[in-house]
Amino acid sequence: MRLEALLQSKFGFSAFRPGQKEIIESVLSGRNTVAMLPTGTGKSLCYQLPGYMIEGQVIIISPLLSLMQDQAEHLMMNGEKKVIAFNSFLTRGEKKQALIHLNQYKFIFISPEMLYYESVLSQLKKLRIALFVVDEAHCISQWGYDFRPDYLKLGEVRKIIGNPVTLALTATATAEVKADIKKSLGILDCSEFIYSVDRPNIALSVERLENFREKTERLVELAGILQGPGIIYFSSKKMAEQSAELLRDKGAKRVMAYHGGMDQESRILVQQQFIHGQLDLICATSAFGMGINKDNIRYVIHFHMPLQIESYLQEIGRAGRDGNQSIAIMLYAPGDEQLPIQLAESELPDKAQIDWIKEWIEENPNAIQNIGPFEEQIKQRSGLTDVQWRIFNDFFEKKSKSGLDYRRILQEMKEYYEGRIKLKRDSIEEVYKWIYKKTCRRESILSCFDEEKNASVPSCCDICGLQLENFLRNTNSDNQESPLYDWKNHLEYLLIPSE
DNA sequence: CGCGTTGGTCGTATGACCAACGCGGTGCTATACT
Repeated sequence: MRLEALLQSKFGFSAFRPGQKEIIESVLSGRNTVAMLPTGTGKSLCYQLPGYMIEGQVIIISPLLSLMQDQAEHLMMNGEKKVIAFNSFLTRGEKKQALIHLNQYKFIFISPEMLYYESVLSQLKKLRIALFVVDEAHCISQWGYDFRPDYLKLGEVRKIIGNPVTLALTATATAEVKADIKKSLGILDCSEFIYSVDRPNIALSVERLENFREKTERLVELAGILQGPGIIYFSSKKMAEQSAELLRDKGAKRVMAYHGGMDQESRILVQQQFIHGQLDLICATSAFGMGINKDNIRYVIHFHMPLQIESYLQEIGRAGRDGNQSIAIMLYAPGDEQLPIQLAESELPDKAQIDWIKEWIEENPNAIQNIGPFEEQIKQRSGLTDVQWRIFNDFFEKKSKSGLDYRRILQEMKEYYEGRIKLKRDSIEEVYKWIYKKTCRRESILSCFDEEKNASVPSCCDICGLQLENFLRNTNSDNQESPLYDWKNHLEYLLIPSE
């Protein structure tokens, strides 16, 4: 009862949503906890409420600045003053001040990168930490190995600051990812609260087409007839932009692109316009999604295949949060799997680059002690991208500390990368096989999460039978709000060869 | 890897053909400079 009373007085809710209470009780009893809750709201309550019941600070590790800002703001709107998003939006002076007065805050949002700074760690060590929260914890597994290595250091950080009670929150994690989370955080012995990842109101469909052109034509067609709002996912920024333009050319007025190459301001603008119903359609890369709280998205189309089933689930999971019928359509043409393979492989330094670095070290033996200052030189001459360099440097530094010979390190590195690439190829193949599956698509996705389809789903998937008509825009309504484009003229457009 | 784009060839008007080339995602931070 005490929990319910606090829920009412602090947050104004009269009842918990499924899962929340169990998770909160687990955390309050001092157990490390992994919680996998369906997408949508409700996860943040799992750390906010305990925060008010335990003495000390709540540290929340967040993957995105925008998420941090959002959540901090949200808490402040709710009357909480002792909140800080400790990130690069603060000036140097503000950071310094905040560090000195860290113990005056209740909720501290921070990125894995910032967390690892010595100045931050030494201050954190002095605190009495009530709860260590890892939000979107699948990032550990999904980003830690070859994109944001600081994600893999969370366990080390946790140890340094005295093994505080830890709560890992995510919406999608396979058994492997879950194991990864527990292992890297060092919480092998923990409580688990796992809820189904199934979203019965999202119909699943794969359309196999002959080639790129056919896919594009089908995309234009679908965007013209489907009930919006919708998201179309691409694995190329250029394609996302070109397609948004193409759809506008075909008459769709309220379409915008969204990708990581855009400046922060336009990204926020597009996102806000979409959330507030001023746009019907977003042509996006995987940059679009986390933190998007819009409950009436009716369809998600994939023009390119994602690199993992989980990413797919995350991306389509943005549809139908209101519980109404929605659809996810994957467009596939033979050869499409090459793009994700290429993306996965280009992420890590290749053998030739590692060999190049080996030669460079032979010519510059003094650099081994501290290779960091040579970053620009090495990057420029070996052709390593920023991400590749960081992954390389992280591995090199870690192994150097343990006193390994550089030749041995580079050899181990090659082997390690080879293993990573194999894993990535395997997960791409899983998506590929799923596309060619002849059995229920929901069933096979769920099986990746060790789940079974236990109820019959009315509009399940293209294999079980699906009426696309159920997802079309109501053409009778002369709704001036969203005249996406003139569907009747559409076929004629398609007959005109593109310029 | 395989797609689309680009630009050259042919040989005299337009477009068919082909080889060469480029492209391909996700975010944090600091520092020095304007």
